[in-house]
Order: sequence, then structure tokens, then C-alpha cells
Amino acid sequence: MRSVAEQLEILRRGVEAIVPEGEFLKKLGKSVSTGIPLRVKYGIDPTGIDVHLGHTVPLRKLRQFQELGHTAVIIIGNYTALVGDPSGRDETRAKLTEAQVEINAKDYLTQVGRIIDLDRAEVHKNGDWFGKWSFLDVLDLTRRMTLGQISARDDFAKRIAAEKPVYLHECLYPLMQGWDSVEIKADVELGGTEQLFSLMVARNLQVEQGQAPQIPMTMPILVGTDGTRRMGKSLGNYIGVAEPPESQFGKIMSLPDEPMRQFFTLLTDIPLAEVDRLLAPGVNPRDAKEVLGREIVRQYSGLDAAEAAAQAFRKRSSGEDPDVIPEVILSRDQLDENGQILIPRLIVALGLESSTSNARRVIEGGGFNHGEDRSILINPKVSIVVTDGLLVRVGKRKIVRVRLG
RNA sequence: GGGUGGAUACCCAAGUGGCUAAAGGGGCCAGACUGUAAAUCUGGUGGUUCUACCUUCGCAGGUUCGAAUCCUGCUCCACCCA
Repeated sequence: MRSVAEQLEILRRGVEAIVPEGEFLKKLGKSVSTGIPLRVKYGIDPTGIDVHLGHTVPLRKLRQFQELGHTAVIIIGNYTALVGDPSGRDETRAKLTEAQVEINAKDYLTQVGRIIDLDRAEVHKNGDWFGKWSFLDVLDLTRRMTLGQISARDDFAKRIAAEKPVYLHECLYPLMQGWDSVEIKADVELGGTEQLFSLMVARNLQVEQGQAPQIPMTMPILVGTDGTRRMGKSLGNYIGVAEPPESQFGKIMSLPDEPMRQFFTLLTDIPLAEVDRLLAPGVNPRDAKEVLGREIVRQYSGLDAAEAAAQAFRKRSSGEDPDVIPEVILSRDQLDENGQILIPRLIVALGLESSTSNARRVIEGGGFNHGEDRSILINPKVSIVVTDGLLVRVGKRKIVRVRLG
């Protein structure tokens, strides 16, 4: 096992806060001297299907702990998911059914396995214990926190101030999450910055149960592809770990310049000195994004896929057609006796736009061209002759080869 | 139980009888530009057989030449007081 100093250097990268840090050092020191690994908890609620880069921030940290010889303990919050994490929310989460949560949980685990070594990790569902609880047990848990403590919490305080509803079940969330730590005897718990409240609740519960309190370690919240708001499924600004390479790469390239440092720090192991060099003034930010994009794609799909994605992107941005052009079959009866079709109809028939009205607007805006010579037509009333193999482009990204069928 | 406020297009949010397919912002799409699918700028953003027509403002009726706007009933939501 590596020394405390060595471990700390790796573990500190990208971390927002370790509270209290001194206590963490002691735990780490004890672990090094006794050879007993730390139990590092990370809880994830299976509320959706897509694990995105935002989730990978703490997961990557967990992976680092694993690589240093510590024990990763993953909590699948199948019961907390039924409540909905109020953290960072200004609204109540939508209710999930137990069945949905069950399906999600399974799917989550396979995705998480892309980052964590699941063979070496402990995985628990918090339904394993909460499912056995009686109402009296619940009452006993609620006895441990006051309304004042709950409502002092930033998320709730904001909602109360904004006259938005705060439901009782949401108040249970931090207590449940805290109790998970008691059950698995956590030494460290990872979470986003906003999780600090919940992570601290666990300490009190653990002490009451005669355990040493866990050390919350918080990670910054990754911003989404819009560069401002947190990355999240509901905001539609996320990059999923299971997304195709080209899509991941493209989204990285279309990131605003500002959040790049955060992405490098939190999502890669590229040395920070190297990151400084890439982001230095005078260096084309595009190049930095390309490095970032390759690295992200490499992590999930390998080096070859990363290279291919970068190539495809370069081609496309220089105006060339990509190597692989999707083919769409167009029925011959869509054409008139001269083999022609109205452009808006063609675009809709090929699935490039959702309605002829919308297609017309795009055409009038100059977003349509076709064929090898890329002739642009801006009159939506024009019909064109469609031959087998015709290339049809709408905007920069939508290109299709017509197959007459 | 009492009171108040609310339900508008993908989201937020104006609009309280005609000039409203419905302000503004966000998002998204397209175009220009470019060191980038960044930033900036421009245009667009219900549908169709498209200089016109059809459908839309919680639901159902009604008044009116004409309603997102007025009336009646209903459903849903929130907040406040108890």
C-alpha cells in the first residue's frame, strides 16, 4: 500500500472538500499502518437509465480508492429512489414505481461497471434493510432530526422561501442516506458538493450507533454541455457513458470553452501541468477540446474508437461528407411520373425533419443541399429528380444517401 | 375547514374581447463568421395541398359578428390562516 502522502496526492485531485480533513488523514494513516482498507461508500439512486459524465466524477474517485487498495462500497438506492433526492433541486422529484426502480438498478450497475471494478466492489441495495423496516423503525429514525435542521438545509430553505412545496417524504432522504452509512460502516463517503448535508447526517447516526463517523468527501458538480447548469438528464445537457463515440466526441467539441479545465480535472488523469499547457492563452481551444474528446471516448470505447471519432469530426467540420453515410430507403411511389418529388416532402420522407412546414423553413434558410455538387435550393416549391444513391443534406450534420425501393 | 393565487406552445413566462399562431427569455434548428459543432451576429421554431387554409392557450358548455381573454360548471396544483 502506498504512503499517506502518495495516496493523498492522487485522491485530492478535483476534490472540493474533505470534512474534516484532519480526521481523514488519521483514518488514512491508520489504514496504511494496519493494512486495513478504508470502506468508501458511494450511493447512487437508480432514477433513470443513463449514467452520464456527471456521475462519473465521484465514480472515478471511487475507482482511484480501489486502485489504492481500498474497498468500494456501492449503494444502489432503490428505496431512496422512491423518495427522490431533494439535493440541488428546486422541485420535487417525480415519483417512481418500485418496478421501474428495479429495472433501472440492474441497468445502472452494468453502466457503473465501465468505471468501477465491480468484482472488487461491494454492492448493496438499501432496500435490503429498509425493506424490512416496520413503521416503528421509521419513527425511530425520524426522531433523530428536527424540522429546524431539515429546513435549514439550503435546498429546502430556498423552496420554502419561494413558496414551493416541500413534502415530508423528502425530509426522510438525508436520514435514509445516512442510515446506509451505518449499515455498511462507511469510513468515507463520496458525493457531490450539494450532498454535504446528507453526508454529514450520517456522521451523527454513526456516532449514535457506536461507530466512528465517516468522512464526507465532496466533488464539484460537473456542468453540462451548456457550460452553466449542472449536467443532468432532465436538463438534456449530458454526455452519457454509453453514448456512441462520435456523439460523445461531438458533444465535447461543442462544449463552451470555459468549463474545459473542469472537465480535464474531473474526467481525466491527464497531469494538471499538461492541462495548463493545453489551456494556455494562444493555444487553440479546439485542440484542447480534441485532446479531451479523445480521452473521454478512449475511456469508454478504446483508443481506436477515439481516433475514428476524431477523424470523422475533422472531416465533417471541414465540410466533407463522413465516411459512413446512412442510407434511407425511399419508396418509388413517392415520386411522380418524372421521378421527381417536392423537396419538403423528400426531407420528411427521409426522416430528416418532422414536418413539411419545418422542412420548408429549413430550405428557405439555406439549410438544404443535395448531390455531389451540393447545389443549394432555397425555394421549397421546387421538385427535384431523385436517383438511386442521391446524397441529401440538411444542415451540417444530417446527411443521408437515398436508396430507391 | 377558511382564504388567496394559479393552469398559455419543448421549458419558463407575457397577454384580460378584434391588430394573436399568441410578447420576452431559455432551449433547439438553420445561416453567416471563425482558431472550434466555442463566442458573436442573423433568421426560424403548431400543421397542411403555404401569399391561403386548418388546429391550439387545463376540461366541458355558454355569451358575442368575434374569446387565450367574459359567464357557468368541472378537474388539477400551490401557498397562507386555523
